[in-house]
Amino acid sequence: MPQQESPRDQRERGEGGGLHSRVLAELGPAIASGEHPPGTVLRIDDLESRYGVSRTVVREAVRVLEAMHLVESRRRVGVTVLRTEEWNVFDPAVIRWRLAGADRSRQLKSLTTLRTAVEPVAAGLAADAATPGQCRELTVLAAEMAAAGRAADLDAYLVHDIAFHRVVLEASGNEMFARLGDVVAEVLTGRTEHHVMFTAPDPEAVTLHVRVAEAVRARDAVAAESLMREICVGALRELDILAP
Amino acid sequence: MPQQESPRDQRERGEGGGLHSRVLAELGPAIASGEHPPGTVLRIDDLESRYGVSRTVVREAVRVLEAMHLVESRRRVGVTVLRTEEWNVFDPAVIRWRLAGADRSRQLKSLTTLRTAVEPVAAGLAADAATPGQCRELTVLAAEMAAAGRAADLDAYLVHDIAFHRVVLEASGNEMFARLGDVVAEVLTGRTEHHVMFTAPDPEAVTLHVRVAEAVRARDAVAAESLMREICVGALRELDILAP
DNA sequence: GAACACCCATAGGTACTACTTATTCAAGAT
DNA sequence: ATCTTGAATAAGTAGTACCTATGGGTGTTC
Repeated sequence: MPQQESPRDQRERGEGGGLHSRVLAELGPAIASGEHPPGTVLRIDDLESRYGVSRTVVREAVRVLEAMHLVESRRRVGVTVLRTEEWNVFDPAVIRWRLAGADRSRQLKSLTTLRTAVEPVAAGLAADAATPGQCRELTVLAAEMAAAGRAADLDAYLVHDIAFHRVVLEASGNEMFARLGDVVAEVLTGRTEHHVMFTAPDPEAVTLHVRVAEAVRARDAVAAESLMREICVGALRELDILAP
Repeated sequence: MPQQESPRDQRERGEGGGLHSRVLAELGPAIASGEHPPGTVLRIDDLESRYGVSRTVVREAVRVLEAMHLVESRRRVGVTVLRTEEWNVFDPAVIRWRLAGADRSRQLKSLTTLRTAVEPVAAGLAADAATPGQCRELTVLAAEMAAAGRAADLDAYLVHDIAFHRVVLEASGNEMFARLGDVVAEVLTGRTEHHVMFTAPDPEAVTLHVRVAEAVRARDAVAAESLMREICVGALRELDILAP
C-alpha cells in the first residue's frame, strides 16, 4: 500500500479541498513566521480582497486560527495577532508553519528538548508494553537504519528513523506520547534538510537505535530509557554545534 | 490585579461571545466525551436545527472541530467523527472536554505520565535558567503550599500548587514546556476534584516542593530534576491507588 | 480644566438565499 | 462481472442585508 494520503492531509497543506484551506495555508504561515508580528490588526475586508474570496471563507479561516490561539477576533477592532506565548505550539499545523519560517533552528532546539524529556520515558514504558509485533518492527527498522547508514542513503535513513521513533512512542501505550509521533517526524525531517551537507548519518546513533530495539525486546526498561536518552541528547548536542 | 479575564477565556467556555462558541461548547464536549462515537456522521442541516442557529454558525464551529482533528467534513457525506488516535489531544480545549467527560481517570493517568516525563526535565533546566525573581516566587509559593497544607485548606493549596508548577515550567526557558502549564493546571484541578474526600494534602509532597525551590535557588539541576521526578511519580502512584 | 456620560460610526457577527461542485450510489451498457 | 455514466445529495462558496457590541469622540457637568 503506497502510503495512501487522506484528503485531509492535502487540505492541511492547502493543496486540495476548499478555499478556506488555501487561505489558511497562506495566512497561517504568514502569522507563524512573524510576517504579521503580534499586535498586528488584520481586517476581514482586507483579507477578503487580498485573497479574492468571500467573507464566509475568510471568517472560517480566521476561526481556525483563533482556535489555535494565533489570533483573536474582536468586534469593532479586527483580527489581532496574539503574542507567541499564547499560541498553541503543540498544534502540528503551527509546528509545521513555524519550522517552515524564519527561526527554524530555535524551533528545532525547543522541540528537541521536548524529545529529550518525552522519548526516554516513552522508551521505558515501551519496554514494558510493546507487543511482540512492535518489538519485531523495531528490530527490523533499526537494521534498516543501519543498512541505509552504510549505504549513505539519507532519504531511506530518515524514513526508517521516523518510523522507529513513531513505533516507540506508540508502543508506550500512552496516547499523549503516541500523538507526538508527528512532531518527531517534523523535527527529524527538518533536521535532515538542515544539514544536508552531511554525507552519512552518525554511526554511533545507529548503534544506539539497535540497542534500544534490543532493550525493548529484552523488556529492559531502564536500559531502553537511558539509551533513548543518549540518542536525544546526542541530537540536541548536534543541533547546538550546527546552529548555536 | 484580580486575575483579569480576557473575552476569549469566556468564549472558550462557551459563555460570552458569539453563537458559534456556544455551539462549540456543546458539540465539542459531546464528541470528546464519546457521546457521538467515532464514525458517527453528523449532518450540518441537523446541527443547524438542533442548535437553532444558521448554517454559517454551524460551519464555523465545525471548522474549529476539524482543526482539532475531532471531525472530518467531506462533501456529499457529512461531518464524520474521527477515531480518537487522530485527535489533537494536546489542545487545551480537547483536554478540558475530555476531563469533563466519562473516562476522566484514564485521562488523568495519561496526562500525569506526561508530567512525569516533562516536569523533571523542566525543573532541571529551570535550575540553570530561572531568574532571581522566579527563584523567589518558587520559594514563596512553596511556603504558601506548606501553610495551606497545615491549615488543611485544599483550595488555597491547589492555587499555589498550580502556580508553583507553572513557574517551574516557565522558568525552564522552553516555550513548549511553558505551554504545558495549562495542562498541568487542568490535571491538578481535576485531581483535587477527584479525591475531595481527602482532608489534607500529602505532607511529603509539600516537603518535596520546598526542596525543589531550594534546589533551583541553589542552581542544583540534578537535585531539582530528581526531586521533581519524585513529585510526579508520587502523583502517578496516588492516582493508581485511587483509580485503578 | 478634568471627569463623566452619552452618542455614533465602525467592523465584526449572524442570517438567509441562491448557486456551485464533488462524491456516492445505482442503473444501465459493454 | 465490470465498467461507464448520470442523477441525487450534501457540503462548499458567494453575496447581501441586517444586528450588535464597542472604541472613540463630543458635549455636558462639577
